[in-house]
Amino acid sequence: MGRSPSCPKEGLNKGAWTALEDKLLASYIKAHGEGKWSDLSRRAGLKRCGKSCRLRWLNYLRPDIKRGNISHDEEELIIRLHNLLGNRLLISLSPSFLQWESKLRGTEFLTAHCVMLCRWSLIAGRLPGRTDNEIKNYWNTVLRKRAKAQASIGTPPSKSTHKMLSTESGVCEPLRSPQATKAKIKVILTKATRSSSKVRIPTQLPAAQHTAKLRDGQLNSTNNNQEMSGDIATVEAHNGTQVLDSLYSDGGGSDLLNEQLKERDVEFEENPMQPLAFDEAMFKNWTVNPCDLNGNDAMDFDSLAFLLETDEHSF
DNA sequence: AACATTAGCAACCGCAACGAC
DNA sequence: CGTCGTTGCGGTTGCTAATGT
Repeated sequence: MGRSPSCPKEGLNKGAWTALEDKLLASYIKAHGEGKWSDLSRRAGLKRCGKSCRLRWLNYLRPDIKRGNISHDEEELIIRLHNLLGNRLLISLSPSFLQWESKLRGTEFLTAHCVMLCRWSLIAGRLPGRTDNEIKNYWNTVLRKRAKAQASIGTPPSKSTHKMLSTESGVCEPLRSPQATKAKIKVILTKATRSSSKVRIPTQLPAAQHTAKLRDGQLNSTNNNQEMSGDIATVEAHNGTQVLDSLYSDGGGSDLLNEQLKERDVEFEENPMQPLAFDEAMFKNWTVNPCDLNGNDAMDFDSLAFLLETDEHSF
């Protein structure tokens, strides 16, 4: 069974839009407005799937689209916003959970669960006339390259560049703070998730046999959400997005986070290899208050505005 | 001038959230 | 409450123009 595809493969045009198609779409939307895209494409006489029409309108045909060179101011804003919202969103999980997962992984000391989530749409929203696609392309072609080039020169990392950048391998190699260098750190990138930024935490420990399999390496446990059985707790983050800067950054307000984490994780960090008893209290702490988002770990956008103001954002 | 390589960008794809029924 | 269609998002692909050899 399964849902019928929203964009049937047959009978529809694909690829570059023609001037005629553009005209048809633009004039139809001008007359009737946006929305109901699949229906719209049919009524406009376009042999395009609704998604394609929507994309074409939003990224190209919309009258308020500003096309052409990204100005210096815009570029600076993109960099700042990417620093704030970009590729290295870290969700801090309960230390209990992290200890438990670290234990499963053997010697690895897992200090944070990293969720790849770059909010191109949010960034674009701050740049009138620019689309998320345009910002994304600009970042991927121009700015990322520039950042890479600067990194290869070997310039000492500034406060802002001394933050985690995603690597080609897909594994975040967080730059380490003095606290973090004590033990091997591996931060796992999960698949990008959508903007609602609900953090999903398993509320039950895996079954015993499952745990054993994980320990024996029979299961790849990089994504605990999918592979652990049990209910899922959902935590809605502030303002739709829970933003924590790199836990290992030395810059600006991240020190604040480091302090908080150091305080919470201090026992474990001092002796990361010690046997970890996942006792009832830890389990309770984890399940009842998985991320402590309302507590000290949480930072809202007001707090992060501070980061933007203090960050040197030199790429 | 011809071919190869690179860069930039439009469009596609898959997934997840949301809302109507 | 579950199903299904719609919408929105971000990563990826592939085409084309520009540049290099």
